[in-house]
Amino acid sequence: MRIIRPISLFNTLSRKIEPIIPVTPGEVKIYSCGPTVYNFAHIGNLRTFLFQDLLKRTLLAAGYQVRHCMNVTDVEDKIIRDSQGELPEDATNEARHEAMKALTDKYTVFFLEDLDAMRILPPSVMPKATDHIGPMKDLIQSLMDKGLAYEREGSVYYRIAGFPAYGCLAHLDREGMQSGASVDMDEYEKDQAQDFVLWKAAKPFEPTWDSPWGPGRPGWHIECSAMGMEILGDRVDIHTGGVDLVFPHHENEIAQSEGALGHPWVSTWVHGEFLMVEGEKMSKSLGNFFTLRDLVEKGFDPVTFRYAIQSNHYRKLINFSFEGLKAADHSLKRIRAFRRRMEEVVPGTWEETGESAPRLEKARTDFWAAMGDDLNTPEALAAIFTLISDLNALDDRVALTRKERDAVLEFLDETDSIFSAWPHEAASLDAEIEALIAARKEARDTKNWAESDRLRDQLKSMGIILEDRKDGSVGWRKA
RNA sequence: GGCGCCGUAGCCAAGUGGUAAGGCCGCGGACUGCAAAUCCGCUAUCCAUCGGUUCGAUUCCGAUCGGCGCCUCCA
Repeated sequence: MRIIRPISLFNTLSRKIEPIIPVTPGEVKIYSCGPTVYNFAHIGNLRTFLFQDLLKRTLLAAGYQVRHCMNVTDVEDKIIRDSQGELPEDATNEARHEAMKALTDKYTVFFLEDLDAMRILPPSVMPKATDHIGPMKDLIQSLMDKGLAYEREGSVYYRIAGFPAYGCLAHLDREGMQSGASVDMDEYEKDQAQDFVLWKAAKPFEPTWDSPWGPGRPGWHIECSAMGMEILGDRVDIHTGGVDLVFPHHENEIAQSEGALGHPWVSTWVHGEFLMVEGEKMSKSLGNFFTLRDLVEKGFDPVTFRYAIQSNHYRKLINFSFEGLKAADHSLKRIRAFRRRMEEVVPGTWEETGESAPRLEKARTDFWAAMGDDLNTPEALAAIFTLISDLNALDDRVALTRKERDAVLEFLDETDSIFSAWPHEAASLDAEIEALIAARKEARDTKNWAESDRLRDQLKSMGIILEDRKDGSVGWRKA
């Protein structure tokens, strides 16, 4: 029988940590707000996707099946702004759609490359908004039929007043919203300033779709409700996104979906915190952002970035720094070195001391208690590091047996299925390097230190670092 | 104005009503032909400040100071 470990998460709706109890036992349905593909994602954006991957991998490792839907927003104000500039004023609607698609296809590819580089598992389904305009129009129509939406001059708006629960996610009341700083007063045709747009009437020089309300395009919020319900159904277990989406995006999704369904749609809303730079929110307008490519240019592995992010709790603000990345790199090396030590072939056989098993069991228990408690990664990692210290010291005193090492490796694999940062590394080298290592060993055996050091330096310049061991054997690793 | 979050060693960071996990850096040591790498050991009488509750508070309550977020662009 498959073991399913309990996982609890902080639910923005209740502001409490609650156990995840999927509607379909054993299978968790997750909807994640994905990227708007008009530019490279910056590492602040990527933190959110890393958090979603952490959640998904934790559920998988805990024994659940996961059906994960992440949308790609490929029609939106900034996309239109950046894609239509080259077109003549009299361009056809078809040409405008093509220009928009060219831009979004390009950045979708870059986005997928980023996910891959950070070892983020691909979503089960990745719907593009422009492929689901039909269901969006249907949902809007259904809301109009229920009196929750109204048409004005070719646009359709959601009637907040008709949905009493509005504000439940962001914990805002109507009065709080009214004193908000930036209600768009240009939208004079709306019944209430807070009513939000479901369908935007066509404006000049924009790509449009036909609709019962005339040509136009969907509002931003409707795509997630429509695609989420179409792909995952009427009951979704977990919906994720960055904290900034709590209001208005997710609040509006609730109004749309639950307004149409007449019952709760999402059980648990989970939000990841921001990445800061020098104490300020990372954003394109401030110019204080980095892309994953920037980090790679500075010599950092995307997986190091992954680890740096995941070694902090997902609901805590992180102040990004290259010093922090370097520290992450060093602590990652410690885990990887331990893994190599456990993988080493140990000659001979001897009795087990029986001391490693209880430590390993404690580490596993502590690890899962931490992960199950709202993905407490700092504490989960502490369990791993404690095990590493304990077993290194134990192995120094009395060498662990093959069986003990294998049990430890199983735990490292289990935890790596979540963190994806300390995998087994295949020990294969090309013949030239093998020959250099052999030549250097021979020089060393004959105490030809000058030649030995020269070969060692040569290998180093080729990215291979040698490790001389106590028993006279020579190990290596990539720089 | 409304709704929230945060302040723990040089840096990052977890945590609990009963007396401070873990990582990085640093220092000392082991190993080594020398290195590198690795390993071992050490490193907060104290958890922003001031009060209160309590047998006991870093942990609960209140106030103060400081930092931050959201209140219809936003991961």
